[in-house]
Amino acid sequence: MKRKVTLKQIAKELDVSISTVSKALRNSKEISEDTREKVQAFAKLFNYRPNNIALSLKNRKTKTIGVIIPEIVHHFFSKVIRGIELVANKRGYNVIVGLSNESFSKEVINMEMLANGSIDGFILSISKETLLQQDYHHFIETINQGMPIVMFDRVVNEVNCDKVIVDDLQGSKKAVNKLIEKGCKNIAIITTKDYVSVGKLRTQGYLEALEENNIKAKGSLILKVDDAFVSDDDLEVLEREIVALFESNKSIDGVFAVNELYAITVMKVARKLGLSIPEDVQVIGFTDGVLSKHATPSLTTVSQHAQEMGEKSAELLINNLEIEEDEDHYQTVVIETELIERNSTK
Amino acid sequence: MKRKVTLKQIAKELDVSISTVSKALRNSKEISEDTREKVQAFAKLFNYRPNNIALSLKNRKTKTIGVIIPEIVHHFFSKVIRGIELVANKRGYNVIVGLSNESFSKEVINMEMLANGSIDGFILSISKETLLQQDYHHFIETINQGMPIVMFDRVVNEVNCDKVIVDDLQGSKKAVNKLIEKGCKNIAIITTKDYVSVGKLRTQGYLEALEENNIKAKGSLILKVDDAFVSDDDLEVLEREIVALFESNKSIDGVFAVNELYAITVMKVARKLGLSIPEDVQVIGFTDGVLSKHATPSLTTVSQHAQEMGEKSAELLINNLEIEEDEDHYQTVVIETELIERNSTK
DNA sequence: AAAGGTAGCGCAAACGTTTTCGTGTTGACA
DNA sequence: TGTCAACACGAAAACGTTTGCGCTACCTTT
Repeated sequence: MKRKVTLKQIAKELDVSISTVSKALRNSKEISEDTREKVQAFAKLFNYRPNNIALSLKNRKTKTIGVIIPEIVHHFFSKVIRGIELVANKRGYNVIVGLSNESFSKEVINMEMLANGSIDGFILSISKETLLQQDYHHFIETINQGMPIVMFDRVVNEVNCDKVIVDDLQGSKKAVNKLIEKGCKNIAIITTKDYVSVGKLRTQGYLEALEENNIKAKGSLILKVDDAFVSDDDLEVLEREIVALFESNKSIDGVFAVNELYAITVMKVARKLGLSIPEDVQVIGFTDGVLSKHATPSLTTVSQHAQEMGEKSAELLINNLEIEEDEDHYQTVVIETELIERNSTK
Repeated sequence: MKRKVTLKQIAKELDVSISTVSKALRNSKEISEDTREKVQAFAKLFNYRPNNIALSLKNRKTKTIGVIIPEIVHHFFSKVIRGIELVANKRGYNVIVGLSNESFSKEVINMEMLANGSIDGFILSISKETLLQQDYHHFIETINQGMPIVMFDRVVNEVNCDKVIVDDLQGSKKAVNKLIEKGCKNIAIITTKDYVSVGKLRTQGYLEALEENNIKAKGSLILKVDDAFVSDDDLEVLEREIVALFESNKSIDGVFAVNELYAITVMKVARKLGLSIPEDVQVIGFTDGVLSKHATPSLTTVSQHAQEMGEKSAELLINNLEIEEDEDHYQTVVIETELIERNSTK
């Protein structure tokens, strides 16, 4: 087992000074060709690689990005990470991942763990609990300490930083417009409680689309699910609520669901109730995940271009890190949505 | 914007030495109560936190784990990461993620990037290309430099290290036995080419289960898919092959698929061919992902306990890191599989 | 031969810690 | 008053780099 070799060891071995070794390796012309070759040969032989930690300490930058997300077992978030990783790696950065698990305290702890020198900047999406408590001091303090943050998807006005969001409003309008265009007259929406900003926006898009088409929104067609009670493992509550929705609104012929799990649950329930898709009821979801693609029938959905969000976030952050002219001029990038038509609509 | 405060700054401000500050903060009784309180108050006021990089350099350990996986947009891998993150965080470690994207060179580059001081050890699953080329020198060199590695799921005998694997053989035997028990007489398998070790093992389990039940295996019932041609986005090739399988073997009444995508594709194709599930054909998959749970009918499947694999891997690695008595005594932990019965079997 | 130039190398500081080993001051005691 | 211990603190090294500057030969020039 040969441990990693350092400059000091090379210097000792070759009976020169550390600085000479360093310079030789970086091809400084201060050093004679003789010594340069000798040092480089030795270094190659022992597979010398500069120690990243020492470099980080010296340069006061780690070339590492911290990413905090609420959950990783989730198609959207993992795809964002893939995007971040892609451009981060291309630009010589590493990615260190922290999971908040939708909890405020874990978010805070994770950030504190990373903020003390481990990383150069954050990319994050806010946890639900934090959104609920509306306590954003940890973000603001981090920024005040000179560490840049890029927020994606779940963002918040109270924090002044770069943001990458999906155009939820237009996205859901596209979806609802499509349903209307396909002949739906009674369109229901399955959405979340309003404190989830994206849920709120998608609901708003639904309402606007209806209004622009001179369709009167009916409160009974709006199902706001409290997803504190809906886990991935226990969809019974959700199913019951959807059954109730259909039974008290027999005329529903279109459903817009704000995520794909809700959407395929709608399809499942509808089928149980003897309704066929898309003939009797057309369904559109949000988020183009694996479920949408492989459901039967496959699900028409609004794609958020998650990977692109990740890429864009990483670009924003790294640009911010590398271009010193920090003008406090934060931008908000809006990623366009795309309606992917499959077989759950006519 | 107040930058992070250092020991030096506190020392200067309070007109004491750096060592005094350091000792005061660590409650050394070398320091008088007076100064201790003064220093601690000041530190609290300015929210002093020790610089992780400096500590890493000094202690020659980073308290960070490097994880290299082939793909993150994948239920199994993301669940493993969740497991790793869970125990890593609990034990004060960070997790830094690298994606090989199933490519040998990206795997090597990623490892080199992290091996130079950034992390204390690796947890990884080998990329397909690496498995194909059978070039494992980067793993071996890393280990020789004193950096421990834990491999999970896709492991290889040529590398001597801790391993966490799923009992693929028993898992698929369980599945096939279940099909037999449920009355299937002609059981097909959809598997991968043999260079994917888990595919090979699962095929072997299928064969053994048949043999133990005195059923003669038929080559025509074994479909080895070349997944170089099957991407997530293009399943047409796969579908055609499955159609051909069914058409040339009309008597198929059970299918074991080595992953959930193959399994739900089987169900889709079967339905198209007018076969109903589970009445005409029963299907069992491998990997308990989101597709299995939410497919219609929901899929009976072999769960690999991905999160547990992650947790176990992290425990092995951290134990290895913290217990110095490194006896080169590597272990291979086998995670039991579990058959989750749902509606694709009778 | 004296003056100046240059090639080739080493010293030391700096990044932010922790920790060992002094060192000076005080007080107690003989 | 002299000795010694205890107390409170500081200096310095170490982790592994990079880099500006200084120093010593030697070489060129006049």
